[in-house]
Amino acid sequence: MDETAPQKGTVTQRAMEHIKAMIAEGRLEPGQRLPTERDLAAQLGLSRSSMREAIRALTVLGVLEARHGSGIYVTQLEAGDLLETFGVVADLSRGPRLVELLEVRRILESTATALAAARIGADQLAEVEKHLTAMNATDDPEEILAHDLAFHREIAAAAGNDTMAAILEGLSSRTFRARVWRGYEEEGAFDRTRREHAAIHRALVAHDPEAARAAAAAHVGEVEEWLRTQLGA
Amino acid sequence: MDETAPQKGTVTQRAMEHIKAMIAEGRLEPGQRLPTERDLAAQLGLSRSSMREAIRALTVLGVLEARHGSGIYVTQLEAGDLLETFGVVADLSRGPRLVELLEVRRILESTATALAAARIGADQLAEVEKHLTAMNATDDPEEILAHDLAFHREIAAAAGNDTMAAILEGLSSRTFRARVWRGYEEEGAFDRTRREHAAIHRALVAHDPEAARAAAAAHVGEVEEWLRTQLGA
DNA sequence: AAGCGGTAGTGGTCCGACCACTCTGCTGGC
DNA sequence: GCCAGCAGAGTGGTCGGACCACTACCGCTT
Repeated sequence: MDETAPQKGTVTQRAMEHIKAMIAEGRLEPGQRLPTERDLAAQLGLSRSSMREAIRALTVLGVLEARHGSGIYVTQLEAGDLLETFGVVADLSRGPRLVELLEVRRILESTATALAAARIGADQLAEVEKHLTAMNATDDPEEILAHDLAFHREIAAAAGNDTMAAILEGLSSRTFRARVWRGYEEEGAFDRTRREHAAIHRALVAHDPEAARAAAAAHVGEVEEWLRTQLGA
Repeated sequence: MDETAPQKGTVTQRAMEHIKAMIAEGRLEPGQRLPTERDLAAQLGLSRSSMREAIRALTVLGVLEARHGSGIYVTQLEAGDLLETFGVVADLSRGPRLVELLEVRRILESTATALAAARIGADQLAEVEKHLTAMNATDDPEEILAHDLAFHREIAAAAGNDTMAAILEGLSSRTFRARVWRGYEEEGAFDRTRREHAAIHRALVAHDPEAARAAAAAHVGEVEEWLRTQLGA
């Protein structure tokens, strides 16, 4: 029998696996409060320093949430919580991988938009329109970008798949778009973007999934192609 | 002027942002070695403990790699490195979100298989066939699962989009599949799985993207539907 | 009963020490 | 001259303790 653990990897990694296992097995429920760092460290037989590293790591992964002065809690483990780190990928990617990311986004966004066309209700449609008009009413690039993001976010939410929406959120992270679109929009692509957004909106109003899919794919594909040529030059 | 940093968030978070920024700005190249923990802590004006938490967090995210006794290095920042954490999402998801994950996988896998049908070469096709025959030649569930994973992994690789392949890898993580497929395969779905894999293979041989897309979508969709009914019961 | 202040307890930070491992360069024998 | 082996310095990994910043709760005052 092994009284002591099998000594695989660092103690911090073992602690992370232990906590993850407790959650996976249902011994820790979403929202539940964990024992204190000091108690946890004592239970697993390691120092508070190492335990803190494990907790910090799980915090950035969106599994745990630490509240200063209160305690450590399991997050709701919703798609948004766990997929927040997806944005890091987008932020640190350069060159060819940006095209790959846009390709993934084109596939998911077109499908999400098609689903949204079939399912979207009046309330959500009103929200989409709000951002569409606000986007067309200003010339401030920052504001345009914000409404552009919200426009697609509303559509993704209307698709009814939170996981997909969270992934798309990461693929459209603010810094990512700012980096890619800066050059794109400078080439006078504002008008084209407006036309494409209008086409997507029309398809949503008509509840026409195929038209929505095509419009969204073309919308992302335009940027994708532009970026491809930029890199090839 | 601010001689000291603007004091936003914890010092550990600031350290993480600092290192990420250094990589994003190109001051740190993939594969490059970082200063020692002690030096980094001194440079950013914080303790080694806090710096270690930041490093550990970035290590978990796949951005850094710590080699005991040698130093800390920036990873190659490839899709596989950064998207490894995607598996955590799959491992900790339950109930309705499993269906959502399968839906995302169906969309990406069908597209990846379609791309593979158009692009796959003789060598990769041989690899796919190897796993297909090996999968049909045994009754050991563990071995079947391993070849099943490799089968789809080869196809994803042949699609030519490393980012998409890395995401699919996370969505097909061993524990995820083991959890879902255990029940599915127990209902005598082995034969159906074999037929579906054969259909995918035929489409690849024929270099028929649309047939490949349909076959892959049906393949994942079968499991998706089964899981949906399981949850509804 | 409501407001308020104090206090115990929590996570956040820092320090210093030691351990385990890697790499390098020197030493010794062949 | 060359190579195996050893020893040292340097690195990340772990530990224990101390103190700070903040939160929550309890009891006191009004």
